[in-house]
Amino acid sequence: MNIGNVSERSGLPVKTIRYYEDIGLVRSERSSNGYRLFREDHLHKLKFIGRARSLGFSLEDCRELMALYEDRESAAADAKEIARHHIFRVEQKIVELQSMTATLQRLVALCDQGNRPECPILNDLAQGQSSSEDKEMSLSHCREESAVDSLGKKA
Amino acid sequence: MNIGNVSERSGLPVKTIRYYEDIGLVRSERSSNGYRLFREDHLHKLKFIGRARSLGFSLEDCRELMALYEDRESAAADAKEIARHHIFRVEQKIVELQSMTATLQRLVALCDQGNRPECPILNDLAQGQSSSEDKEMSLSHCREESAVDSLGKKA
DNA sequence: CTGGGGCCTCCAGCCACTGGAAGGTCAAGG
DNA sequence: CCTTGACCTTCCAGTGGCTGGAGGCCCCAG
Repeated sequence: MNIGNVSERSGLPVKTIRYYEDIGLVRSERSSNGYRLFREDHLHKLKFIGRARSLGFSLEDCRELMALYEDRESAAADAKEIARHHIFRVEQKIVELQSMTATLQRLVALCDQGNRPECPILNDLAQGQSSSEDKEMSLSHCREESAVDSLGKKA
Repeated sequence: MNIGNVSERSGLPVKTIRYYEDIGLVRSERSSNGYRLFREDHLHKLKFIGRARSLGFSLEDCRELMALYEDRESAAADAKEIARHHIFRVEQKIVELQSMTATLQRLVALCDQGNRPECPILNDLAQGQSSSEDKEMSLSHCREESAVDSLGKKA
């Protein structure tokens, strides 16, 4: 199988596959003309990675998960640990994003009420407190470190 | 005000402020010794950016929002447009992440039931269908293009 | 006058790709 | 046999939003 074929069958872009080989995530043979040559198990691995990536695992996670999959020695516990850790990060991220939309929705709603001379969105960004009545809901809740970002692919 | 002071008062790291100046997002004077010199309005702008970033706006968004804030000419409508667009992206991202955790939770739960010889997580990644009973819940729902990523800071 | 902190610039790296240039290879059609 | 065009190769550079570090000024207290 040439790379284009593998790309089609795995759903991963050609460039991405080459990149994965570059960083040692997958290997491939070469045919006499210098073209990469893939077999079914390479394709299998790439699909594995693709699925893990679509669940938001990092490439480093993918490396570990693949190693576990190869090993099959008490792999389940380790895989579960990785997955659990990952779930934690994803859920933190969700909470963070939900807090963002909540604030944003509120600001846009204020904007929709119109009839004010000033834009509540810009005011909030400028003052750190909205032109709304409840001053408690300033944006300060967002200022903490989040340490959770760039989940999912195409980041 | 020197950069360290501004950093403390704005909550943004020193390096980040220098970076923002680098890309032309903020300006600053220089004192005779070459140190950056900030005034209140610079601080104000940096806080503005910090808040916008904490709501997940990109630096390009920040640039536009700041321009609107400076202009004050029919700014509200434009700001609302930017915010609305941003909300859309954030909400898409949330749905995506929720779908991820749903799948992950399911896999970890399967793993917890134990007594199987094989790890359901690794099996799912390998086969693209879980060792669960309902084959409908494969991961294929995640495979679509998402075009929404890298929201939030510290990406 | 020495030490330590703050400030400066510049370069490199992070993640996970992605685009593009410049060129080799292969199969079909004229 | 030659061309065309699809496919493949490598390498380099850029994305966003920082962050770390090296090497070197500046300034003030002791």
